[in-house]
Amino acid sequence: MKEKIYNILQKIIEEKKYSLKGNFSVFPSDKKEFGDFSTNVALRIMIPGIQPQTTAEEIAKLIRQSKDMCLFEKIEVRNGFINFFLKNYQYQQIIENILAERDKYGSINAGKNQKILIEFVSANPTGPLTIAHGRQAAYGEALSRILKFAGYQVTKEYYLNDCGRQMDLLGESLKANYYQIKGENFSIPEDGYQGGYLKEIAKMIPEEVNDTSKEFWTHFAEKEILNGIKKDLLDFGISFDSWVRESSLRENGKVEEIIDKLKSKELIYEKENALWFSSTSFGDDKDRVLKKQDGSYTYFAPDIAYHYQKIEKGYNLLVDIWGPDHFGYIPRLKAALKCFGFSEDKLKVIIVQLTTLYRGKEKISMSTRKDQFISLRQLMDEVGSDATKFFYLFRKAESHLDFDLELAKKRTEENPVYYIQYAYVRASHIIKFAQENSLGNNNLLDIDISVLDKDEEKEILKKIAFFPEIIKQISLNLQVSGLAQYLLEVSNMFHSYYQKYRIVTSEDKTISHARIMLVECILRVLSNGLTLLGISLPEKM
RNA sequence: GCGCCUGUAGCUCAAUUGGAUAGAGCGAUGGACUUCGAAUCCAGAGGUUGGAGGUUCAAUUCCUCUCAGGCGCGCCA
Repeated sequence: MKEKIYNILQKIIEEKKYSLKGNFSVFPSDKKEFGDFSTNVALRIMIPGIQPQTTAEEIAKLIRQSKDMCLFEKIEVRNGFINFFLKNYQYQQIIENILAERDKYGSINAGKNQKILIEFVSANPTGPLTIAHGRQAAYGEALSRILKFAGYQVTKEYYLNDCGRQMDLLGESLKANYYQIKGENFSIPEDGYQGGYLKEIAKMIPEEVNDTSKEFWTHFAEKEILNGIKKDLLDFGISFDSWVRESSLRENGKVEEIIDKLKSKELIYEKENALWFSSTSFGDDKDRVLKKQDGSYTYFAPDIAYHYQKIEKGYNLLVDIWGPDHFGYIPRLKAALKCFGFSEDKLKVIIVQLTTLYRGKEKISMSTRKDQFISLRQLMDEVGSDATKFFYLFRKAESHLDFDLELAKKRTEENPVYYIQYAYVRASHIIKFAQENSLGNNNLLDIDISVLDKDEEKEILKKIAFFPEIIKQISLNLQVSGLAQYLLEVSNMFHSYYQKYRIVTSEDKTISHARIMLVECILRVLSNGLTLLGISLPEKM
């Protein structure tokens, strides 16, 4: 419908040879006295000496005289905006669409089957997942589902940094824990990992250790921690299509390959016994070391190879979801892609801001290396997966999130997620009740939608018709929070409507049938939306 | 010092990406269950959008300056 109106206006602009300043838009009206759709065309047309209001009147007049007018009840002009009021039968169309598309309702083909790779979490296997990872996980999973729904081919990937100094420290820390348990005087390295989880892992090591190589300790710790991470993700409802190990890139020569490629482009030089990449030529603030003085690679070197490989695999868009501590890393990675001739838009980095936990007023400061932290596991156990995810997703990714544990625990029943789930449960029970009273399961063709003439009913129909538009917006701006906000609004409208009007009644079957259809549509939007967010659909509460 | 994020109702956050009278929840006040689930609903209260300029028909949104908080600025990852 939006497109139809847009085309009608476009045609008029061409005929009248109006010159536009920027683009005009057609959007659903935010108030009912503004009709169903509004446009700002007149405000964008520049005619010296003529008020936008006059231009708007003229355009409105042209449409009123055309055959397109059959779509509209009326067209009004206010403040330079042109407001379109649709005829009733458009509502019928909305209901037919939703009931026909079922669990596909809302899906669109914005992606045209393009391939997107979303890399997220990618936590180092040096400790349990933190609440920061949890937010990234919830975000990445929801974004993946939404983009899939928007017509993209999506792959979810976890990049595992299983090499480097941090892994060495992990091994040494485990070794120290092991010998401490045996009563020997062995201290954990200064920058080592102090977490109690290493003590637990140390206890799992068999009595006699024959292999005391550095690799033994590292591998043992990594394996156990990774198992824990996988279990946390599974229980949180997050899954990955693919896992890529940093070590595999090193072993199969991908890192050397990429350095050779850079060398042939003359973007590599040697200074102070190290190899440098001239990333400044591509917008970075300083050049970066790829190979250190001691001959080992920095984190950056294999990461270039990794991202290069992603593009080689044919992905049209790479999305990386990172914590804010990696912010400064963006320019250098983009520089690397640019130097190979790829557009920097090929990579979109979403920075998911930190979550700060509070217990009441008290801020909980956390560090993986010290034993001071609340893990994602603890958070899930305390607050529940659904509520945790919703808290994470309800606000924009780039906003800092204050998560008060006491509050989240104490007021679980007042949490927005339960509000939405309750709307879902309530709607599904109404449908069930209707069926038990032989009022459900009607043939759509027998339903007279025009009896849905209450303002609330029209507003709800407009709202749920907007669902595909929400998906489209998110596919463009990658702001998952928009869906959570939207579902809350739908729930709110439904709860009010329910309170005001009786839905299942044997007094007037025509009205009852139509309202049951409406509730089924609401139910469909809620269930599709919650599923996209990774939140469960309870039978009862 | 440089870069980025944030600043909106007492608190936590929105605002269709430049649109019409800036909206929700929590908290506080008053009200609504003999009927489809009251984990709900209804009503009014609450604002100089941190501050000052600028761009234009229109600024919470864009630009400049400024104040406050957070994060980053490794041959760590």
